[in-house]
Amino acid sequence: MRFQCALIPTTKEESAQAQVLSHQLMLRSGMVHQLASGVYSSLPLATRVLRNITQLVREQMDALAAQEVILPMLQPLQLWQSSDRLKQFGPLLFQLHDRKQMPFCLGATHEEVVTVLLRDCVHSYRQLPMVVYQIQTKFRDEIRPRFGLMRAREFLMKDAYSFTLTAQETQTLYQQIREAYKAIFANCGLQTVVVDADCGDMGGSNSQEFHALAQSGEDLLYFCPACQYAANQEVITAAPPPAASNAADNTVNTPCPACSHSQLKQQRGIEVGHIFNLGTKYSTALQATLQDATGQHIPLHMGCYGIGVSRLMAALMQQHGQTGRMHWPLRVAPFHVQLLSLGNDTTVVQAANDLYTNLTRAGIQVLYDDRQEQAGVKFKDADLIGCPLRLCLGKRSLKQQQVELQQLTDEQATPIALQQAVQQVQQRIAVL
RNA sequence: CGGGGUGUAGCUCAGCUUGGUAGAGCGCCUGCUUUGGGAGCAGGAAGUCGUAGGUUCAAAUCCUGUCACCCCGACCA
Repeated sequence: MRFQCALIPTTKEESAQAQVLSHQLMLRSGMVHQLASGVYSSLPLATRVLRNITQLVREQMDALAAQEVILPMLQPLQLWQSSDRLKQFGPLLFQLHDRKQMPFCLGATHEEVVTVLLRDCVHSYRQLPMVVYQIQTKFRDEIRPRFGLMRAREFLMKDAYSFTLTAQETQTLYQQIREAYKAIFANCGLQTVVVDADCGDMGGSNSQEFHALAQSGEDLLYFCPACQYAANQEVITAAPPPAASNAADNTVNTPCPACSHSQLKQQRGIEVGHIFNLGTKYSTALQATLQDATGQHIPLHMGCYGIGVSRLMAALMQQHGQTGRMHWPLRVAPFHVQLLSLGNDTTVVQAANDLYTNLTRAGIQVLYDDRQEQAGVKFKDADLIGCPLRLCLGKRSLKQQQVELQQLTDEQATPIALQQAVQQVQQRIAVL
């Protein structure tokens, strides 16, 4: 992509709207544009990152033989009455009416819809277990949207639903999907921890959350240094107030509920995923039953599994960014390489054009900064955008038939032969 | 919904206390000079001062209502 005509409105100054690093970075690097509170347009850079993340999601889900579907965003409100969730969930729903005054809502989550789908379309227990998933925009009229994409009213979510005949099978799938989720986050380059969590309005017997540890996280988490225990504050009955923590090592004097160790470690996290064992709550309410081998009518056992895709992107920026600087992990990066032509000397421009063509032909994703800008401007924008590799071509290096290659993890760029640039970049990409 | 804050040019903001009819920096357009970490000079375009009403000869400025956005709490992926 050529920068000159790209929709990448970077800004030199910080936005007055954003207080949090990820939000500030995505505004300054021209990734998103705010339309209303908690409502954002995703510009080309963000769209590419989201596409990469969802690709990694699909890889893992498809490996589990989960089937991708697209469920309606427009849902009859009646459905939420049937599952008896309208009372708790109602205020969170964006509600609307069709021309006949039939009440609808925009999809905030899809348990009802998917349960009805399976009820109507799966007719034998022999078709189970079945896992379906989708990657789609969700709508929630949050009490307080904030921090950009961290808590938006319209956001991209991946939600999966599993259906089995027995609780045991659901438990097995739950474990498998938990492992798949760990792999997804790891592949994205996001460091996460798994903690026990509250089921909330979703219902069900047990649930766990995936958190990206970050100071700006909205959740308070507790970890036992002596055993595996890890939980969200909301499920710890005698959770101490946040202020009770010892600032030096973040420990609190609360016995571990699991092993009775006398202290717990306290950290903040961003919830990027949440998995639930739903039991038969929805299948019972919506009559999704099947006959088992003995002829008995059994309500299906369900699990549901969410990943906040757009929030995940924000969490990545929180973990891999600094003020004015981002460093994308290769697999989610908007481009592999940012190529900067320095100076407007015609020979440089020509050489950079050629290099861009060659890189692109080799299948390398390149953001080519072909603007007639000062070198400093291009460097600063490249820092903001954070492609893992950077190529700089100026008069100086061109004289030696060279171009400078820098991996953002390296302090300095190294000159390489212009002729070998494509090959060298490919090698770097291979090991990243 | 409670508490706090902000709305003036594309962006960041000054002007408001003490009313007299709109400013700066950055960005944008034109020209010349520059050109390896956000350039210089000259010229130019751009704002019904969030919005509605009120006070006044006169309102960005004072008063009242209202809307939007941000931050703190409850909610969530």
